[in-house]
Amino acid sequence: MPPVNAAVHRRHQSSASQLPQFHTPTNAGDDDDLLPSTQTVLSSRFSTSQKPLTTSDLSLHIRASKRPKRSTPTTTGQVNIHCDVGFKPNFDRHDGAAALDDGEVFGSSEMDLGCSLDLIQPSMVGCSYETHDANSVEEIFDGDGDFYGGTDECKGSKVKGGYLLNSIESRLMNSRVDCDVGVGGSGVDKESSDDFESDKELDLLLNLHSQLDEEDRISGVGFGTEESYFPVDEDLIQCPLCGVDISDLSDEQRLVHTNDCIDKEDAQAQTTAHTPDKKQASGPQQYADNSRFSTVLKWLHDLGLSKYEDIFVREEIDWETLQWLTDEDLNNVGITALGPRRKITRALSELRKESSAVETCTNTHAPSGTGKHSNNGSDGCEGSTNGTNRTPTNKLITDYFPGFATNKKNACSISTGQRDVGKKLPDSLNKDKSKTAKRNVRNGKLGTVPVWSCIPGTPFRVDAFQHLRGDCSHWFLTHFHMDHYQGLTKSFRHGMIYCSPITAKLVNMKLGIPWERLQVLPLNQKVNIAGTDVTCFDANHCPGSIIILFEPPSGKAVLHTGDFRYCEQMGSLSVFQTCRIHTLILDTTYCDPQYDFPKQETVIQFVIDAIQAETFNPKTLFLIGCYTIGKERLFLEVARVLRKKVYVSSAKLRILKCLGFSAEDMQWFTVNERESHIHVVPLWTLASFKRLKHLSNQYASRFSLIVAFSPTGWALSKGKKKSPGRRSQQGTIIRYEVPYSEHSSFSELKDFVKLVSPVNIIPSVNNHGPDSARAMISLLSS
DNA sequence: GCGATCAGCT
DNA sequence: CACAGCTGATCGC
Repeated sequence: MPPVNAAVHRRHQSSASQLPQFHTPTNAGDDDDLLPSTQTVLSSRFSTSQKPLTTSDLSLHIRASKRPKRSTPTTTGQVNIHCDVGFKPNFDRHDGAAALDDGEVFGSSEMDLGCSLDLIQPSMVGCSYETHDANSVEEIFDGDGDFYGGTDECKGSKVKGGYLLNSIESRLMNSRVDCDVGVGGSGVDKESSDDFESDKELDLLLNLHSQLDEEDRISGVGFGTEESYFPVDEDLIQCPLCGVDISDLSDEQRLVHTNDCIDKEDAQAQTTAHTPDKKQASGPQQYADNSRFSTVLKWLHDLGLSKYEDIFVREEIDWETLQWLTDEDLNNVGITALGPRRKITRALSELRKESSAVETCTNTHAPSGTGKHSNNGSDGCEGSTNGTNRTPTNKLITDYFPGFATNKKNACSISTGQRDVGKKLPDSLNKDKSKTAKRNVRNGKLGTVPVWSCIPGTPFRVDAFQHLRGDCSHWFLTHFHMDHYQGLTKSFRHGMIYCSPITAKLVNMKLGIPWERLQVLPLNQKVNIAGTDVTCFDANHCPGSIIILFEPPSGKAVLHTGDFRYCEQMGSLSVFQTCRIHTLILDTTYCDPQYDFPKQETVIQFVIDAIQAETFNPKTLFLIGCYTIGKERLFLEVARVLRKKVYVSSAKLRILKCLGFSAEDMQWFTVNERESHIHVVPLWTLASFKRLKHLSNQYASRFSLIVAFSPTGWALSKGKKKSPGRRSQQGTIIRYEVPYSEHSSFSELKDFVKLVSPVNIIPSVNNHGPDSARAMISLLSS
């Protein structure tokens, strides 16, 4: 192992001939910490097409423990910092800080920057090193020594699996999921209030589609040709099922036509399928928006409750909305008499039983190029109901992202006094959309259940604790981040919570949810829950985060990514080879080409380099931001590679103990701040220079310089210079916003979608700008 | 007093 | 803008 300060020694030498030599990777799985070339940096770090290291070998390595073969250089010599994707070290400053130039746009062709560290002027060397009150940091961080105010003790964990401890690659490789491809229909597409509808995103998705189709398709499963999605002749509109030209028909007539075709196909399919009559199972078809209440009214009539028709129409309770009504909802909309309410809820209960057995195909396709879209209610119209032989259709981007541009109410929504929640508004009325959405989310009990939290064909909800309802008793939590568990409290009485072992531990520890309510799901192992096969995979997001595959009896598999960062090892999952994913509920946080940030390894290397460049100055305090959980890989790798402990608060340590790190990893954390000049702090601490200044004052006697790293994917967001390692400085405080992301980049999203080849995608995040005119036209025209 | 929720803020 | 929070105010029990 190298001496602790090997890096410092190296910096004062200069000899290209003494460049440290690394072993050439011998297999595809062993080159993950190579410094990738420009061409490969945005592909897999496990790619076998890595360019061999040439001139700019860095004398550090990532994941040393995983890579015993690589000789850790202890030699001295010129150290060229190879900064991929445009990290351009610029060490010619004279204030003791390792400045990093903004100027390099990542993705440029010249990546080997080869900057000699000899340029560094160790102006701070020789500064006295004074100790400081050990408690001050913790006091500053949260006032009581708790990182986030948590006080409960972690009971200790032997939990294995997940982020970091078991590397995702090994676990993914070991996946033994056996995924059965079933048959049948599923009512999938329910529109969310969080629709996905900006022009920009549309373009992205169009591009994404184009790109997908340019690539070799995997035996055609799940995809048609590009033409099938985007007909060359936009004026020619064909029925996606029978191929008849329906250009001259009105939108409504087209719907009727395609639905008729669907019915015919259904009738044929039912002669062979084991499924019962789909139409009966999930209710009559909706033929057009303006008649969508007719089935509900007929249903009411059959129940002898015609006198409530007005209420159902007024509250816009269509057939799908109906399925989700509770007794409370009925009361809210004005059906106050107990008898009728009971009659309705009983009938609904029967309906749900039938629906859970088989979902229906109600989708119809409006033509593209007309600016109008039909109800986009479901998924199954791409072909026959057996799910393998899909008829090429004029598939719309809106078909691919069902919530994209329809005006159909969210099937999961209910009609209450807040039924306008989430409805599409014209741009001019929609300026405050994000805030409105946030409010709605918080007002979960009455608000709309977002489509991304509903798993079609199952009675499951994912990350939907803000929308707790009596009609669901299976609640999945993908990971322990507040925006996903919000609404979950000790008083949770809505059934069972399913999550990973790490998440379960945190939920129990931090939220006080009793273990009786927690069902721990193993990774890479299929379990059956309420008739649906469920398999979890590491999401490579934060510790304990999972991607969940649902295989309902209908046969239409749903993959919910939660929050995830795609890495190519996910491609090794046998499940993606064997199981056809029908619906992909996708983390679209960075679904925009501007977010093409580098691999985590690259950013980690950047931080390591920057810290190393400054280690000559003992009066430098390094701060690394993190969340309650998340970003651990960054500071752990920094500690491991630099062989320096990092300081964490005691509360943070309690959390870290829950995350399944090995003892070897845990040794790099210390709660004694005197032991370290690299401190892990909450991310928001770094958000304002005011806070940093306060910190700086507290440490004035011990540190003369603060270098903070704020790891966030938004470091590359719109309006900011496209420069990884964005640097800002106030006095002796330097802050780098580094594009360390635990969400997938745009290109990774593309890769993932290509891999999964789903029939439908439901975005779980809509964080882009105001609704586009195009989407508005679609919304308002039907 | 406490938990839950929400607005405002970063 | 907002990843994923924090802080303080308010409300009901």
